[in-house]
Amino acid sequence: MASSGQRRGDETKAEIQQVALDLFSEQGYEATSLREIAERLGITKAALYYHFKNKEDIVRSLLRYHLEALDELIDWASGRPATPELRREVVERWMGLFRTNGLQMARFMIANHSVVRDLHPGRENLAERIEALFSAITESDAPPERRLRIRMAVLSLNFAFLAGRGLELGDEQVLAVARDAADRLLEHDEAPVAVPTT
Amino acid sequence: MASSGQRRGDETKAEIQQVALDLFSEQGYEATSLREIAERLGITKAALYYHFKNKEDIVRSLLRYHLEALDELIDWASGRPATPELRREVVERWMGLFRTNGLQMARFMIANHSVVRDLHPGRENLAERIEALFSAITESDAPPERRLRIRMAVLSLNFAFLAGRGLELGDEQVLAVARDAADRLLEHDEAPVAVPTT
DNA sequence: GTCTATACCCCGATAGAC
DNA sequence: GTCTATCGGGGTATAGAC
Repeated sequence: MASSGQRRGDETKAEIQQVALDLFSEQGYEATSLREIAERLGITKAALYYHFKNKEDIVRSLLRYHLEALDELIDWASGRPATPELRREVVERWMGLFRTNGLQMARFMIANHSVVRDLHPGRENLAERIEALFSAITESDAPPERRLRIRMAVLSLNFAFLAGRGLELGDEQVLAVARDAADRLLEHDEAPVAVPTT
Repeated sequence: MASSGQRRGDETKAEIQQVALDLFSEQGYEATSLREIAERLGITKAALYYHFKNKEDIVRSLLRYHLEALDELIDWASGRPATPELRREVVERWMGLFRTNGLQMARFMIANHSVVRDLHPGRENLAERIEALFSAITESDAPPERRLRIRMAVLSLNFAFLAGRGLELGDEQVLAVARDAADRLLEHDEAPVAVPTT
């Protein structure tokens, strides 16, 4: 081990991503320095800049795959009418998206949501995409309160992971509670539990 | 204006707190530098160190009053049995606590939750207190899923503010949605909607 | 008691040698 | 593909002007 002169290009890049994901998830993006990442790999700070444009670019690379999957979900949802069924299905697929790409990604995104959200506007902007997803599943005349409830329903998975820190819960259990919470949030407008007719 | 030599001690301290709260809420704690705070007030970075031990100490001072109020809530709740009524009342008081101390504080705490949460252990640790509050309102034999739901219910106000960013919603409207979400989360275990008796 | 000047070390980032 | 050297700016600390 240690620095035996040169290394093997692509492997180093993947190793950087893995170490970065670990450290960012544990300590947070700002609290993790490039030197820390480099030292774990036995290279110097400057070497990181051969593989990535800058620190933020590492985050972008971590998110890339997830964002592509999100784009597909938006496209899929955009082609359909904003019905209760669509909303439930989107919540389900939103959760599936995190399950596929690894739930560590969900933890990472929560722990660093302000960083993740404000990645340079453009192709890789997460906030705008989530906004597009919300739009696709919300009726255009929905009042703000309803919009908020729908947002909370979709984000309930992320909220559950945030609130569940330190609890002895497996990923699937958190997922189950999140799904239940989302259903209850959506119920509010969809299924008039007991219509008092006023 | 500009630096007219000395200023008036206590006033400067309050001004620092106000500017810091504004900037931390807008841009986040890490993204805000001490020089930025100092420049807005026409003083130097070093002057901040006369009024506060360090950057973190500014955050601590911002949270102090809120934490005292939280302590009172914990004391109040700890003396009572963990009933459904207690849980609802605690959710209500939790929200009242933010309303009293200014809802900007709720935004600040959300925007910087990882910083706020990990303030040096000790008298001013927020995470431990919230944990104590959860304990006080949860039956000691509650399974982890139930614990998670109760946590989510209490934190639904903060979640609502997070999810509601950019929506045209007044504070009271967000509060109303949050309260409704909390009720639904608590409903799960309290009111057996339809007992299948199995 | 209130604040400025100055210096320290670590951070992210760049240039250029090997 | 990686290193050394260096840069401006970040938080921190202290000496001392007023």
